[in-house]
Amino acid sequence: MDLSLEADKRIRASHRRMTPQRRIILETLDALDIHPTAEELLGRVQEVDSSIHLSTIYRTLRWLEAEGLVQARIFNDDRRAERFDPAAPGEHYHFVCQECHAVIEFNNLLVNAIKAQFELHTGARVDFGSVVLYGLCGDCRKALLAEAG
Amino acid sequence: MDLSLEADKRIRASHRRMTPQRRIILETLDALDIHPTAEELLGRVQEVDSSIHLSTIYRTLRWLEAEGLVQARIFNDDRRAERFDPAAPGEHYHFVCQECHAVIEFNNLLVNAIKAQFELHTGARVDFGSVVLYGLCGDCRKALLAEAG
DNA sequence: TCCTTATTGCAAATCATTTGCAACTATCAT
DNA sequence: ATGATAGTTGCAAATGATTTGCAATAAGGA
Ligand SMILES: [Mn+2]
Ligand SMILES: [Mn+2]
Ligand SMILES: [Zn+2]
Ligand SMILES: [Zn+2]
Repeated sequence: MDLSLEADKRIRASHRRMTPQRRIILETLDALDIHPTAEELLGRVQEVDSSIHLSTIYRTLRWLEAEGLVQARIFNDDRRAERFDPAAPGEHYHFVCQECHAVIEFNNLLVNAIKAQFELHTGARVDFGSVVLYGLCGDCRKALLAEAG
Repeated sequence: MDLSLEADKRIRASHRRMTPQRRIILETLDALDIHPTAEELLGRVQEVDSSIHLSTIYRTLRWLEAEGLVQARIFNDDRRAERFDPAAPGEHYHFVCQECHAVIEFNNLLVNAIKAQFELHTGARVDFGSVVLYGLCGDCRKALLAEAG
């Protein structure tokens, strides 16, 4: 309901067109709480309209990315594919469970300190940072302990 | 000279074979200070023996990765290709200049605090972390200031 | 020196994403 | 409403990155 609305606004502002395909893709993205690959998103979208093609998914995602409404990221998980993050505005960080592949978002102000220290030490300007932690999520950790421990 | 030696040791320990191709690839990796893609590494390797094939590069890199002697990472730079980091043992972090695409390594103990805080808040177990900062390196920043401002 | 079997080069396959194009359709001006 | 204009779609083929099957080759131990 949020990304959908903002995208709608920007489509109207430029001379683009709101098509049924785009509407379905946007609404599907809104309803998702995960970070889907293009193919995963296609699967969800095709539950509503099975004629929508993968290339339309990509074209819509790339436009949203250019608008700053989603971010594409690649995690070091099993897939080598890009995952699309609809919660774009506002930097946040990720934990990836290497067992169940769940992605958990988090925030931590210490990242700002890391950026500042790097800038001081090197004279560089840091525009944004990516932090990804890998390990076992709470659930998988419990499951492992219960089973083998 | 370092990775070469360690790899040599492990080859001898298992029942693998030290071939001239592998020796050249290992020595080239040792001499590099950058984080090459497979193709970039191939270029350097072919300066010594132009008959060495890309698939041999990949096979050697994947073996080194399995041995924990290099790490494969994907940065959000212009290429979508994996970059291979020979400085594997010991976690360290990266800055990527979005102008000249230079990669600068750094370390910061605050990352440990971030990991610890995440573990406390979620009950997860964090095994390792990836931190990549993006921006303008010191040189590119100076160049930009001198030119436009 | 000979055998065994790991390794190589090459071509073809696979995976993820992009692009060209003809058919289609949203939007706007009659 | 109707038609013209130009953005958009589905599909197939192209591209870029990496992997795999296979026959020929060559390490390294007997
Ligand atoms: Mn996210
Ligand atoms: Mn590194
Ligand atoms: Zn898990
Ligand atoms: Zn730079």
